[in-house]
Amino acid sequence: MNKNESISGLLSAGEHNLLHSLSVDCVIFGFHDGQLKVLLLKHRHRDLWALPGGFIGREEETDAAAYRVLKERTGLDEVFLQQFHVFGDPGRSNKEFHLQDLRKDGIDVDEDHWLLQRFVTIGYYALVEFSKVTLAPDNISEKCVWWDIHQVPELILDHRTILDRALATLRMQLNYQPIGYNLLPKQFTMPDLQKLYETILDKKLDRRNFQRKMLGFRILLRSNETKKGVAHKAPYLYSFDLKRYNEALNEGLNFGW
Amino acid sequence: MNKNESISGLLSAGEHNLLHSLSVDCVIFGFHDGQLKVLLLKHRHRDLWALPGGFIGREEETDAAAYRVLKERTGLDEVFLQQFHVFGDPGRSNKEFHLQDLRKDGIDVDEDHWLLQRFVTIGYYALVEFSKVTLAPDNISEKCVWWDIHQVPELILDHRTILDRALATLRMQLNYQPIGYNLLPKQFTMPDLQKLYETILDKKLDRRNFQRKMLGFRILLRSNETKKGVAHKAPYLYSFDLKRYNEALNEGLNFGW
DNA sequence: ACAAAAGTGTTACTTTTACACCCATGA
DNA sequence: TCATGGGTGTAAAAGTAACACTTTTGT
Repeated sequence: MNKNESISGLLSAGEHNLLHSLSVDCVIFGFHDGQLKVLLLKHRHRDLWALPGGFIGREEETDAAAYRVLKERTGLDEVFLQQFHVFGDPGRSNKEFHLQDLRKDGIDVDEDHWLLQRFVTIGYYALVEFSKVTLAPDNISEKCVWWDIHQVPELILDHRTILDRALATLRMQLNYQPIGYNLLPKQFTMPDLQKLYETILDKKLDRRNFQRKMLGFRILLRSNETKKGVAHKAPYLYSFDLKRYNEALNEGLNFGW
Repeated sequence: MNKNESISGLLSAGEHNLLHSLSVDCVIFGFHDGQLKVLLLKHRHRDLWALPGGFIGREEETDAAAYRVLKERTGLDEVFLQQFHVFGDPGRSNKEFHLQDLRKDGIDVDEDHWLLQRFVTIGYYALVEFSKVTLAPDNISEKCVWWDIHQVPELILDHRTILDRALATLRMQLNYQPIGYNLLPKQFTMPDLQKLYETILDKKLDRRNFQRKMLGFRILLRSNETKKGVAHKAPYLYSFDLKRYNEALNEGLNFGW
């Protein structure tokens, strides 16, 4: 199926199969080479990029729609995925913008077609293990690429706002939730974990204090093995104690009152 | 306009003027008599209660819709109001439930009427100053009443879940945001503020430590006046330093990393 | 043997907790 | 004058921050 067939199919099938005026957009974070990355789709006509997003089936749970999008782009399920904000400004979608694109596709639609109406979108953010991801663009995009969070190109519509808010939420959650499972491989070293935190927070942390604090959460299991083949003292390998990790996810880490 | 005219009007006007499949529900908290209260509407036919909610205009911002609901029920604007979660389970609304109600109203609608379709709802929670509120039920409800959070009656659909989640969010936010402006009168005493925290958290706090911590946030202004007419030592009156209060709202209070 | 990076420990400082005494007011 | 509740202080405990030395490994 080529792009135009996909779009035409969506336009007609969506009339009855999809919720109108509500969509999901996913900010998918990965971690690689000491960089926090985000997954973006190249627009088919414009020199602009977009967050992976999608529509919601008439009888589909909103979370399920977000999982579906995530799975389609990355091949992954069972990842951390959480809604973080609804973007409900009526000006956020832009009828003219979509009309131009459709004209370039050679598709003619009515001014009041459902696709052109105002859409409220639910923002989700996901944390995924970079090495496990198999990228796949959606039907209407040119390609699907990881971008360093510091080098994000120009995005369509309000996607930049959505991305910024996701990042702010992620940084916030670091304060009271454990992070790392789903972003790191099964086994990792303490410096790996620290780098992840430093990357998300964009801030250097003290190695020794970081270790103590992390171990204090009691969500880590230290293996007897060490990382091999490094030109200096080999760090221990850790994994998450999933039972405790999930407890910490539910109960929070640093509660104040 | 009586209830039936209201409902009929909604049914037809909503066809074009409202977003379908998306609504807002508001958990409106107030504080009075040392109790945390929530505003509920009595169902017109059933021995059940509901959160104040509403539909979203075709070109209305979602936040504006929530503000509108809040204003209509309480007479207030300029209050703290924040979205906290989207409830997107397709099973959350119940076609049969609404159909029964409409039959009792003597209104006949088609099975596929927009009002009967699945609705995703955005949960908002508000903090309001109890004494300033003028209660007004909506067009389709019998009455509008404050309920102690510990005595909440049975609610329709998934409104209990929404309420619980709002309360959990509020408790969470106490950890990193100042709370009190919008829930307390302009001037209040330290014991008043403490009682508010204790009520929200459902937990006793140490008087002296509470005071020190609160003052440490530097969001309070102490007046030279004291509360009059109390049968013991008169407590000082405080007000919020709005500039600092708002800074604290934006930046957070207890940041961890 | 050396450079690079990891492991570990100690001390000062800050924050939190627990607790006690004095003071002002209306009854 | 006394009971009630509010203002304030202090010492111990816990947690955080800053910092240094030793260990391991590949080159």
